Amino acid sequence: MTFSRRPDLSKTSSKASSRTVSRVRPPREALPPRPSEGISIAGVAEQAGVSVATVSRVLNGHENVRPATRAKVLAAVDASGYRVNELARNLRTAESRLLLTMVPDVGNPFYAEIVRGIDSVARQHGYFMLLCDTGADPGRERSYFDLLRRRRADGAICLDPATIQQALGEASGALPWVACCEFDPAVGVPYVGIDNYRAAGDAVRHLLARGHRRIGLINSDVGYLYARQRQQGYLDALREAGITPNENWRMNLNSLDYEAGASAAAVLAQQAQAPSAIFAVSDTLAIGVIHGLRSVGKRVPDDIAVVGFDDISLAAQVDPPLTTVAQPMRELGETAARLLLQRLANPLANVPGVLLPHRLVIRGST
Amino acid sequence: MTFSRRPDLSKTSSKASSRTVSRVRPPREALPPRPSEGISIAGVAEQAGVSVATVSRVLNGHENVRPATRAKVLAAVDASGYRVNELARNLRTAESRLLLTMVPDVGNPFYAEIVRGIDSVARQHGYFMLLCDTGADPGRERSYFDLLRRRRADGAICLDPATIQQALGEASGALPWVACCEFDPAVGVPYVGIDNYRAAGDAVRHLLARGHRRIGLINSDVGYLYARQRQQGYLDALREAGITPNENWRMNLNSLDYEAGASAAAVLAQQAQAPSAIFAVSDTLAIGVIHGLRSVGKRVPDDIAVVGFDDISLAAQVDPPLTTVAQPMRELGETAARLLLQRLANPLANVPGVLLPHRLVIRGST
DNA sequence: GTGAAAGCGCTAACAC
DNA sequence: GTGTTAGCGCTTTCAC
Repeated sequence: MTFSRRPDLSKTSSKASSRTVSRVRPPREALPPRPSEGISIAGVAEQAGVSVATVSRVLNGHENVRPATRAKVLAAVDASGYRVNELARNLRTAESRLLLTMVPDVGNPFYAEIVRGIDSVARQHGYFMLLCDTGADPGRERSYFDLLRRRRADGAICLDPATIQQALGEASGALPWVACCEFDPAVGVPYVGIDNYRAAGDAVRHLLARGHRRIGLINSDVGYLYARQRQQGYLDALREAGITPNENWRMNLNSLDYEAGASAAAVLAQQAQAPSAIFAVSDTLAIGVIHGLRSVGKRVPDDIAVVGFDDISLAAQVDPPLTTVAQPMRELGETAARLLLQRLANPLANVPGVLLPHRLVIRGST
Repeated sequence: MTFSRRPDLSKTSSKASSRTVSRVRPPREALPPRPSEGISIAGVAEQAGVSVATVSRVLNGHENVRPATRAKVLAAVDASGYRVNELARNLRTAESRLLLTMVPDVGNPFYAEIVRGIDSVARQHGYFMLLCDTGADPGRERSYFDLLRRRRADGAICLDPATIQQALGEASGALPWVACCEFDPAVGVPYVGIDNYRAAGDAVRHLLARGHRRIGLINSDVGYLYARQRQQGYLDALREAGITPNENWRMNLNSLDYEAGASAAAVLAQQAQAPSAIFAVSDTLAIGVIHGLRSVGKRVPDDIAVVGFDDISLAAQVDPPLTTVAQPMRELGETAARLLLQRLANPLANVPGVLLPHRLVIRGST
């Protein structure tokens, strides 16, 4: 196999098994003497007066079982309240039927709809989706990919830029995962997302059309590809309009929280020569921006116009309603899930990268 | 065992295996010929020149292994890139080390912080948390509890009122789960939450102290205990102040979405005799209410004051900032996780119900 | 159409 | 300290 040559960091950790989760199991506190609760397939077989093989066939919907036999088995199943032990089944079939979805922050509403899209497709195909909040913590990110290596999940969909960057660096290319929203086309990992460059350009061109020439950018960390792409879209759109971008109107944040947007906006607006419009690369940021502007006495859009990105459901509810670049969130999730399923079904086929269309939604904030 | 006597509904479903997920496995589409990829513990043992038992001991951090031997094993592990197959381990130990968390809607920010609390405690104890969005869909709710019955998870924390109601009805009392936020003290399921009756009373008393006497209530479905408790708190607080509650100022919604709050508020505000204050039982609703009021030309708080419930991070960001009843979200999650872990460690001990303190946060909306 | 038996990869007695 | 071995509960040849 082609997994990482350097399975984990435990060698370098001093304390015995404090951080070595990926190789040495954490000591379990007083293992309960779990009585082998529940009936097994053998019990059902006995009750039904057939062999375990027959029970298994019925359970798995095989055709070659006489109806009368099938009925006997089903009756025994109902009578005993038997539930298949999937741990055993999965060991035997070497699949867990679990899909991981890694997001940097479940609290960011942008991810909720994407997650729903993934979940619905997964469910349709007999998989459960396991949602993981990486919290942008490298340790957690790593541990989730380890879930894959240790066969607790069959595949993963990653929405966390930080995780993706890291994952691309390591030899995780052989792992069954796909990237969603954040990705690098140059690497061989299947992905789905939007054209961030064009989308950002569209936002800026909208502002230009409204007569703005002093346009600020509140971006996230340019370590992320989407941040670089949106920034480039912003810069190029300005230059195409004959405007030289002003460095003082550009900020890079390491958070997408409302608060981060609010304080950044306050800084931007209180400069001597303040921008007349602000493009924030996320709706959460933009909503914070509106709040921040108001807190320093600026009116939106009269004093300063604001454009966001994502079109979360909240965007239409704030005051003023937010102009924003809509991403097809549900479709992004659905597509990501389908790509992953495709890759799982055929590990060799090279799954394509997919770009979905975005849309500018004009509301009251511009 | 004492699971449900009526394991599932498959008997009553007409189509062969369409809805019989809980007993008959969905047909898998073209099972990939998974080559037994990866090295097993036997391979490591061979490479290290020891027995599988020794490898297992090293992997599980047992003490009785000579340092030299341990080093040999660790070297073989690193060289081979071996990862333990948890499917096998879990089958053997009869535990999955997975905890389920069921929420009705991952998009509702109220749950995000609770989920983080759960996750952090779970993680500290060597468990992974699996987040499930029930979407208030009975089929999905049921399928998640089935995950427990089928041993794919060791325990569950349920935040979905609808699921809890249903779960209490069925004979799922023997399953290892706890209720969080929504619960019924009368039933024997461990729970953690707040005193909804007092909290709602506090909100209303705050409005009364501000001089309001026409106070409306935007509630969710009274099928939920928390909704009934908050309603009762609202009613009693009014009566204690000598006010006869006006039925026209009370609405019950079957959604907590922003939109639902917005349209309800519009209805309430446009009555002949409109309330001068509105208490909404969730911040998402309250934020929608503010938007809805504005859309019909009402100013907050000048024309109508608004109080929410939960204190999600967004509450401080909207305009005007929302007065609300803060729930200790992180602690709710942490406590729920601890209760579950406790129950898992000792299935017989009767785990208590826990009530955590709430707090009224006064901001600009009142 | 049904049963017997092998074995998935691991842990934990039990020997030595 | 270390090795041998018996399962955990299931699916799946291979016989019959």
